[in-house]
Amino acid sequence: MHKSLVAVNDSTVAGIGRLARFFGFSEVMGRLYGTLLLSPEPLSLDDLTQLLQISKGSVSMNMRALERWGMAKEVWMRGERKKYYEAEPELWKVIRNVLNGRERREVQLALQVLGENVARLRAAEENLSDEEKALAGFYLERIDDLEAFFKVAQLALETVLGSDKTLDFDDITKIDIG
Amino acid sequence: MHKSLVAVNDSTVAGIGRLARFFGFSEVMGRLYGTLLLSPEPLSLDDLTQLLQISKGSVSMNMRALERWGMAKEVWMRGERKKYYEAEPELWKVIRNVLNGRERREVQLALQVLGENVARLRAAEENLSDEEKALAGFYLERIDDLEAFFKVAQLALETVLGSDKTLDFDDITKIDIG
DNA sequence: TGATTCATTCAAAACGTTCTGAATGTAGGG
DNA sequence: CCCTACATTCAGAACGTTTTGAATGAATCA
Repeated sequence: MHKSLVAVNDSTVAGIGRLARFFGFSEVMGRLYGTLLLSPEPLSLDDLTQLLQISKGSVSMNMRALERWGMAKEVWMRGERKKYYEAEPELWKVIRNVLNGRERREVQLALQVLGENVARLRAAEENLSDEEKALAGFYLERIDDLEAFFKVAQLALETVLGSDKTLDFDDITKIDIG
Repeated sequence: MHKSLVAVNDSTVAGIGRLARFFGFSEVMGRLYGTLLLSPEPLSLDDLTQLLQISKGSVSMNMRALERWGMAKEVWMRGERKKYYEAEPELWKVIRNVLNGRERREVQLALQVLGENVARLRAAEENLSDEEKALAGFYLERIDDLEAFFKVAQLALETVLGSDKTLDFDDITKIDIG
């Protein structure tokens, strides 16, 4: 294999590993995904163990995580008993899965907590001293701000997730701010 | 202090701590920010040490991190020798700082790595065997996909960062996908 | 069925990250 | 100039997370 092809592979796989970490996944997951993405053929667990020089156990567990996120899928190779995987190459699908499974839950949880606290404050209102009422009012202001923010985030998420199409350059430039 | 006010404070601070962790910061940073956000008065390092029951050292270091991210700022209290902090309450400012300082760098780095690898492939092209040429072509396809994705991300970031206004509901609904 | 090949699991180890608290640094007041 | 009140630093401890590798499980083949 030519030196430069190896270098490109290494560098790209490392870069994707870094991105995975940045996005809150483990670096190994990213490297596995990157390795699969740059392989014209599906790879077995053993292939990955050997290519990335990590243990069998780690490959097995991280590949299952990748599968759960829809970032890789198993491929049946006829005549083979090994499991083979290939990367999901459509990045927008991957992003959509992540947004849908993780960011969405987090935003919903945040809104739920904030809503509960607003309810608690309203329920307690009449039993508060004047000083406490002032503080409760202050809390409400701040919590309202947080809620407003997360509702925008929720709407943005749902806008992206609601479309079954791919975002492209033209779409983004149509975002109209103020 | 009324029980429910304490409960609301605890719950909100914990929720913001969780979000901080989700966004790639330490949980303590989030709790400090949340505590300041729910305080009508600026708080000293000692106040925070006592309220969150964590060490002086941790408060000092995490508050400086919050300052660097523009999430809190020092407030001079006349007649006081202590340092007092207050939270930056404008969430869009906070988001903008984070997007500008962290996500932006990460996207740029990704694009740089990808660009370098495209260049390496083009430079090596003539020295490759037929089989290697095929693989190089495959790499180029995949790297192009990644580049396209990150260029969209970059544009989206710059669209949000370019505006000095606050995003609101109406703006988001104007996002036109496909 | 037994031998073989491969995948999965999980306890222990390795590792990285964050916290603590004592030591150190710094500035104001007397 | 020293004392006091505070902030900062940093080595070591504590903690959580990820990896390893041996044991186990499952499936195929002869």
